[in-house]
Amino acid sequence: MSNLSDLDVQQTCCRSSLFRGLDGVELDDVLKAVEVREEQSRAVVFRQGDTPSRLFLLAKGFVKISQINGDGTPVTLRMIGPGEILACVAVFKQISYPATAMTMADSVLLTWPASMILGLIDKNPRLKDNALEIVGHRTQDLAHQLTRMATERVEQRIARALLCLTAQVGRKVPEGLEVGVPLSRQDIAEIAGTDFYNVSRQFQKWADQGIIIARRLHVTVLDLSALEAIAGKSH
Amino acid sequence: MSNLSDLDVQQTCCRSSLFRGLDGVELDDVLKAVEVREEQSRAVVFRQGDTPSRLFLLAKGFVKISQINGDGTPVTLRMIGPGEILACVAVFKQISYPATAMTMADSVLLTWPASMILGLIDKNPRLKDNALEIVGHRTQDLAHQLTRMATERVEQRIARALLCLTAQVGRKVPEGLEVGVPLSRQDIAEIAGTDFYNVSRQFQKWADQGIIIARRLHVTVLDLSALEAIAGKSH
DNA sequence: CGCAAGATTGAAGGACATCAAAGGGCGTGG
DNA sequence: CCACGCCCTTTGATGTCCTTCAATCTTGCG
Repeated sequence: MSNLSDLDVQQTCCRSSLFRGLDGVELDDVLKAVEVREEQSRAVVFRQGDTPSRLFLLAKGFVKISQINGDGTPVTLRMIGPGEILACVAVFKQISYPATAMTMADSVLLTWPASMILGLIDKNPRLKDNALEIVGHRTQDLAHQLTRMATERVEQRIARALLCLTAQVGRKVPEGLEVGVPLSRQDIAEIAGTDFYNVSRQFQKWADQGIIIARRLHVTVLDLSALEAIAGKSH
Repeated sequence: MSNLSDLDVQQTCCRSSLFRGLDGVELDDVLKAVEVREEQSRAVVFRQGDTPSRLFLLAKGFVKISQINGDGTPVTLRMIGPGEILACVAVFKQISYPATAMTMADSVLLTWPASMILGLIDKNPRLKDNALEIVGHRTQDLAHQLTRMATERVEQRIARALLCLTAQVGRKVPEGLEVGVPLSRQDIAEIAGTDFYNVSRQFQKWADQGIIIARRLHVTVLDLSALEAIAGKSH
């Protein structure tokens, strides 16, 4: 994997929602303490139940945050793209990670000790504002997801998952918009809150209608507006 | 409705998760600006989509926070008991209320202008810590709810709703533990993410088994551990 | 070429939503 | 005080959505 230059690291930090707006000196503190981790695809970043020893900022790649309930059924709470923070609530509140984070592509993570972040936040009001902003946004988002999970049918939820994925890691190809990270039907199912049988069948149906092209570990969306109509429709 | 004494108001504020830990002078500012509102049961406190002009702290009663999706299907995100804050994310982030709040019992609400709260938070790091704590807790909670909604069956979700309600507003009666606020089958259904037919049928089944007593707008739990077993069981 | 992981497809059954109809409880007005 | 009407609730019937199991197929890789 290609290493990130110091400049890349600096830019990623000062553009991130957490460190945004820090002045030069403060940012230097952050940069001095950073550790850069490179991970291959499908590597565990942290595990549900672990004590949060570190905060992460994804510089490059793609990460899945998923929770396992009592049954052992995994649910993906969120997919994380470059520039986003991982584990913020656990670190801020000093509770064990409520979910497991796994890279879905070769990734580069910037990471800091939790204690160091807590120290910084404590004396820096700007950081505290940013933290509140991030967590507030997460809360809103989860509330929407909950409402959708409670009221929408599987077809709509799968459509939404696809729309979200193309928005996050969509890559323009001649035929349309491809999800730029290899994801199995199972991966999609965990995002949509169903099983891979349903995803497979739904993909087949949409493929027949010319809405998508479904291949092993890959999907390309041909007709975005059709998907949006399905995701938005009442019944 | 019985008015709250000044002492009650003061105690409610300084015990609340938001104003906790403020010193006397700071708390005075808060108390000077407070407005006390008394609402009958089933009154709308704020409506989804409104701009967040005020922050609320429930002093007495019970409030339902529910979201309406595109279909018009309502989902209850949360039930709020005395001492808890309403609308915190909307006020902190200055976005329109993402849900509607309605009293489920005669209630007393303490309320402040959003602008005043924002000003206070801005100059008081303690308040900012508390705000972050509150929102972080909400995020965690919503993540759990989402996982459960995605993986659990209706029976388990109804059991959980009952357990949650008895924990929040349970009242000891000779037969067992009664939900101390009148709630229709429809209200319970919105919490559990289903319809009132399912709730009615499930209640009937549990009543036959001697686990609960179901009456019009009222439920009494006779066998708490049976309900817990149902809520926790894998299949 | 053969294996393993991913993906498809059919069949069967259960869980759940939906519709229809009718049965109580409670307050209001006569 | 009784009757009426409204809302909450129950209950059955029906059909659909979805899960689950089993078997087979495909794809990529060693």
